Amino acid sequence: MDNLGETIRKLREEKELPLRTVAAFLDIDQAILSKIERGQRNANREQVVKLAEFFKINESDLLVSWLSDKLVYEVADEEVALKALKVAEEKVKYQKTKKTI
Amino acid sequence: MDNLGETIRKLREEKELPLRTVAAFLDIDQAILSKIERGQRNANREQVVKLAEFFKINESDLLVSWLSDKLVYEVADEEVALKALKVAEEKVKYQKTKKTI
DNA sequence: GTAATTTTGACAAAAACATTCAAAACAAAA
DNA sequence: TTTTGTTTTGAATGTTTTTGTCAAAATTAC
Repeated sequence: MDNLGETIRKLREEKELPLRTVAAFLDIDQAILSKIERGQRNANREQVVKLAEFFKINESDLLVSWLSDKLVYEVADEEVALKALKVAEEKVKYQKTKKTI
Repeated sequence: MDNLGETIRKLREEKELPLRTVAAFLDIDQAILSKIERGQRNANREQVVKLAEFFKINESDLLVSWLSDKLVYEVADEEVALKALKVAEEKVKYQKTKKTI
């Protein structure tokens, strides 16, 4: 149930790497990575993919972590948050049944 | 399972009102309302509230419709869409247990 | 103490988004 | 088909949000 920031901070600290190293791999300023780890900034999709690559962890899992963070942020402060998430689920499921390749 | 645009278009057409009338109530250009109804633009929260007032329908229901539209848009094209929605639900539930007033 | 790392915030640049407006497209009616 | 009213479109503009950079301050490690 961790969010993306906590997850990658743990991974980075396990390996005792400075922000600098990971930030260089992502090709971003370390200040941004610091903010991402602390939840003050959102990573973008490309960065999430690179992070999974860097730490050699499952990309889909990290994407779920990232996407769900964004969703939580989107419904924050709304009374109907849970209801909206459930309806969104139904809509997505419904779309899937209609999808053609 | 309708989205916001379809819902308000139906309501407007039932009453046989021109875009102009509803747009005036919302204090927006009718072009914007046209786009909202067709899903080309997102309404903002304030507009949704006013729409519920205008059509005398349940505000929460319309907010759910609106919010879930935004969520669906956010996860569109993601393989992990459903999974992310479910995880987001868990996160929101968890937050609720922690919340103090 | 020094050195390395992390955090912060001001600022700038870029991207995304919303709005306005007028013309075009459409529909209904005479 | 002309007139009238309505809706849609897209270009131009304005605004907000996001994104990145940088340097100084704070923190941590040695």
